[in-house]
Amino acid sequence: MRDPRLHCPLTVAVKAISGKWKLYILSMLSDGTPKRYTELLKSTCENLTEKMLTSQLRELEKDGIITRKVYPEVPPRVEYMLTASGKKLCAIFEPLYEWGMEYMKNQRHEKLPWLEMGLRELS
Amino acid sequence: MRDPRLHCPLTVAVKAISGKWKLYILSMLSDGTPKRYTELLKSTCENLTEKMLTSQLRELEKDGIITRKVYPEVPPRVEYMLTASGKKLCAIFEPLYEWGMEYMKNQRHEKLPWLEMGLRELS
DNA sequence: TGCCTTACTTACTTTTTTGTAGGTTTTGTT
DNA sequence: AACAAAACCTACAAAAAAGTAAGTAAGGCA
Repeated sequence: MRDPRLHCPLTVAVKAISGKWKLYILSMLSDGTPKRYTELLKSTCENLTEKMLTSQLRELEKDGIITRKVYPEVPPRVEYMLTASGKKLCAIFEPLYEWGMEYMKNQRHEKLPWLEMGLRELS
Repeated sequence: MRDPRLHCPLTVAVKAISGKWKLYILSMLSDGTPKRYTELLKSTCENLTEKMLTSQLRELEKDGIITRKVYPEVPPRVEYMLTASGKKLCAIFEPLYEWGMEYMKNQRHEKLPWLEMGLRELS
């Protein structure tokens, strides 16, 4: 028997967005204006490496979520932007984002370090 | 600087559902009736191991998505069901599922083995 | 000629996630 | 006394994802 998850649209959708940097990339592109490689690379305070950026971009492209446009110049210029499918995807994020807000509110209670916990118990 | 993704509700939400068996578990529980451990373990044709089932259940529980109820019997009986938060989450899956359907339609074209590809080109 | 820029590769290591194959507990039944 | 059933747990191994540190191409400019 084959893996039914390969045929589940939901699983497939979740997989398409669950690379470590994909949501970041999508958030950068979601304003509609195309972004260059270096622009994506540098717009985060975190350690997004070239290897990771490239691999995540490739996967998003293969999945039809973003497009890659190469300008024949030297030094090269490459711009990335959302496809129609990618835009639809981003629109869907809204309710998930809302759920995440609630989630974070609730999780907070369990994750406090012991000092804060103690102080809270006093009030 | 701290990792902003830890503070992004969307990232956090996606993380909460991206374990290998979580969507399967949620789909099993989404009809509202509680499910036992073995029931979850056996309702798939795939190789869901006890270790994996347990770890995924624990994570979903920790994330407030499901509840775990132990009945003090021998042999033990443990039932899992969705929390209110889990139900909300499942409701959100609808549009993602729809997107996944579209995605699969489009991906098909790129993933066909060469034989089918060739045949399609003839028509 | 040698250096600069951008957008990448590639080989290798580390970390994280899954898988495998065992063992444990607690009563009831044979 | 031995065995069964359900829901686990544990140590170790394999696989997948991510990180590190280098190298590459191509034309413009000093």
